Amino acid sequence: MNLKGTLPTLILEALARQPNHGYAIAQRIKERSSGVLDFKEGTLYPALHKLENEGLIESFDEVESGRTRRSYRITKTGKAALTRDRAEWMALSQAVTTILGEA
Amino acid sequence: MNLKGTLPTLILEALARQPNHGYAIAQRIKERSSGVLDFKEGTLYPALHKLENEGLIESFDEVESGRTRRSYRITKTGKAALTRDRAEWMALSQAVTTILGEA
DNA sequence: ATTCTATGCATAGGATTTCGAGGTATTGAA
DNA sequence: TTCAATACCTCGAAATCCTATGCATAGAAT
Repeated sequence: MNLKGTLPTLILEALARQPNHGYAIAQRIKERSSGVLDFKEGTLYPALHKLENEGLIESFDEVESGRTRRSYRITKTGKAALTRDRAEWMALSQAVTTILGEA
Repeated sequence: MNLKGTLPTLILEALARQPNHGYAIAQRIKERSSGVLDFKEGTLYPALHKLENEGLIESFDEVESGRTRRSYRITKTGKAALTRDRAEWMALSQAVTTILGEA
């Protein structure tokens, strides 16, 4: 399903809870939405790179069970962006829901 | 400000209420969302043409106060699409709101 | 031992949506 | 008669997302 531009916000939200690596972030979002939010890897990784480029998240290498994985944590700037994006989502989704929901 | 991908559904919803012309549809969406949703003309007209191409809406010329305007009405197929799109939106927005809303 | 599945990261090419900017024309009020 | 609002349209660029593809490792199944 199309995410309507919410992926960066969802990633920031996930990383605000705890630092994590890409694959796990995607799994988490899918699980927490009961499978409704399900985007592909070709969407995820470019989104992560863009957020890092913008300084909203930062990466570090983490070794777990012999494997090195690229993990991310949210930055101070990212936290501020999350707050803004969350408010924006609430306003926009409310507006659309109100219009579509009117009998 | 806008949520990508919601415009076709909003147009279908507007035309399900009553046939109308493009400019008025855009005004209506803006008004009913208290200005939150504001689609530009460069977005609106191509979207209308696409919906017509797909057979979800159909156009007819209407004359009012000496001016000829291109008006649209929703088709049977369009009504079915609206029902589907509405349900899909509800599921998506619910999922995102739940995730972003969890303290 | 080997094969399969899940994990994990990444890029390339294309489709779709939106915006900004520009163009044309009519109506009614200042 | 000039100007704002209405009304329609197209083009180019940017952003988002998908499909497809590639690479590599870990653990389970055969």
